[in-house]
Amino acid sequence: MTDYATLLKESGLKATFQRMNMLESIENNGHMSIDAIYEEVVKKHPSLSLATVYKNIILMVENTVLVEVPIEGRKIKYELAKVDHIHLVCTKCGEVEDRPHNVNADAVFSSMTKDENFSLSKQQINLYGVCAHCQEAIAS
Amino acid sequence: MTDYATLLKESGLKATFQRMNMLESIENNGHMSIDAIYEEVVKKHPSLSLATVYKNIILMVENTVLVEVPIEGRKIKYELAKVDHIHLVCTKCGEVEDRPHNVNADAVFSSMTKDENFSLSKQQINLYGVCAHCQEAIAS
DNA sequence: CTCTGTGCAAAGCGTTTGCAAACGA
DNA sequence: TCGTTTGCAAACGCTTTGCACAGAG
Repeated sequence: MTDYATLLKESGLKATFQRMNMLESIENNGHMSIDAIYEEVVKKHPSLSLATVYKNIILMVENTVLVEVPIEGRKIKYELAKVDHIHLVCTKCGEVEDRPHNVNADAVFSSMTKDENFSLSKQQINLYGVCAHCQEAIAS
Repeated sequence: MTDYATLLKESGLKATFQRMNMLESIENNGHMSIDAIYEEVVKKHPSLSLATVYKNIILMVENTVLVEVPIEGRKIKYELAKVDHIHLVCTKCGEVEDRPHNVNADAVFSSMTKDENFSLSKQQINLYGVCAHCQEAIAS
């Protein structure tokens, strides 16, 4: 549970009902597309406009409250900004799960990029496959 | 230099002038967006239609001749299908470079996913930072 | 010769923009 | 109160579709 009002204000954004509910939905679901966010927040706030969601996504990404998660063959999803981690992406259901970013891998990439004068700022690792849940569904 | 005609036929697609030129452009540039591909191929084939490029991209991705490369904050790029590798993405100029996929990292991810019954099929690793070329440009 | 692929123009949709009213601080 | 944010509706631009013609095998 995060204090969204504080998070927003520290990022220089006003803590509106719409923004706090967007953040809450995203945190509860982990990773969401624009329209999934809209669908969920509009339940609590029927007059919500899709345009507002778009505007706020752009603002919150610019202010690094949110991070874009690009996934092969799917709509872009968004997650709360946090330390680098690995995404397990299910190619069946599209769900994304977080896993801690392995320290060994981190060292490998850091030294690799240092060798060639590439100033590394972010590692984005997506592992695609079929999640345990979907494997069961297929087996049955 | 690849034999695009054979590559296409083996994938069950006819070897048209448009498709071969698309593949040639993509291979020469490494990674390209839809409109960059169109801009380059239309030079050799002025009557080319954007719709043809779209249709062929979809077909060639379905037949795994091409692979989608999703990048944070940029338009989707496409590359020729090849073994897993790492993308160095420059956040300044947007250029993408390939690097061999480290064997150690590979082992780490394989065992990690095996532990939890996630059937891993593809690793996608993007490292974001500023390339050597853009660092110079900033310094001067 | 047959079936696939191409080009064009129109349709479709997701996203962005401008503006007046509402709201947060 | 003042500047920011919201909601609406229109505009925009990328992507897709349908169809007649051209081209590959």
